[in-house]
Amino acid sequence: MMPKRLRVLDTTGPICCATLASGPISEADALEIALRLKALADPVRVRLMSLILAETDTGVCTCDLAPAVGVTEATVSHHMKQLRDAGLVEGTRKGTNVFYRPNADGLGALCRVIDPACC
Amino acid sequence: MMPKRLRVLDTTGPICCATLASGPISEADALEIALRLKALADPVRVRLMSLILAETDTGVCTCDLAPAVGVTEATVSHHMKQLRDAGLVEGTRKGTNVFYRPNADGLGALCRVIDPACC
DNA sequence: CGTGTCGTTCGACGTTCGTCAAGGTGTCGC
DNA sequence: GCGACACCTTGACGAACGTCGAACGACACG
Repeated sequence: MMPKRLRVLDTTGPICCATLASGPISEADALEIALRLKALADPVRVRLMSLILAETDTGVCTCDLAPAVGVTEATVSHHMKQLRDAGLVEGTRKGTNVFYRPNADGLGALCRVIDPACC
Repeated sequence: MMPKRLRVLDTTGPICCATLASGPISEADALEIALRLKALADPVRVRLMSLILAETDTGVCTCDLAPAVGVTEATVSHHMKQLRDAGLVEGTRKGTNVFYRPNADGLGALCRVIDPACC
């Protein structure tokens, strides 16, 4: 259901920016871009992302995120799955805890696709 | 219901980028950012945006957009309202037609808020 | 092994969203 | 004024979403 790879956003080279601004895009590409945007288009997920971006070195676990945003751990886990599927964060297990870290490439790629004034 | 002004995104000065990456953000700011992102987090709206970005000089009217993306004019109008409320496009009436043009500031601001590698 | 903790998945609920057909508003030309 | 046209609004419907409690799986420690 959720594509693992995104051609548009996986590119690390020539395509780069202006993907949106450089003429009409295909229906499939639009869907993939929308999926990545939708992953971040929720107040709770925006806050989760900001919390994770603030602790890039140690990482943040679910049990810390839940009280910080005021929702259940189950709900946090649900949101983290979406952010993970979109390639915006990465989670690594250490013991019983799972520590989440931001994926700078994912955020940067999203931004490059959107920004008309990039390159 | 939909706030007209967004403090985070309206700033044209010092705050600039790294809004997401520079520590935890407030619940209200997260909501406003999410609203802007949600405005673009739809395949049809992404395609509409790319079509509008491709014709910045002349502008594009609803009657041209509808067949281009394969939905009803009513649906296009519904989507354009969301893009307009989010400050991503501007519509000006000329005769019976309404020509839509991109609002570069809106897109740029959104990008600046998201991108952790901006400044 | 058994217990406890952390995390995810499942089922269910209410809400929001995208879409269209139908009707309404505004504008132009005759 | 009166059609004709472009656009917007409304109402309705199905699909997707966010949230929670509960059940399940993974892991550490006695």
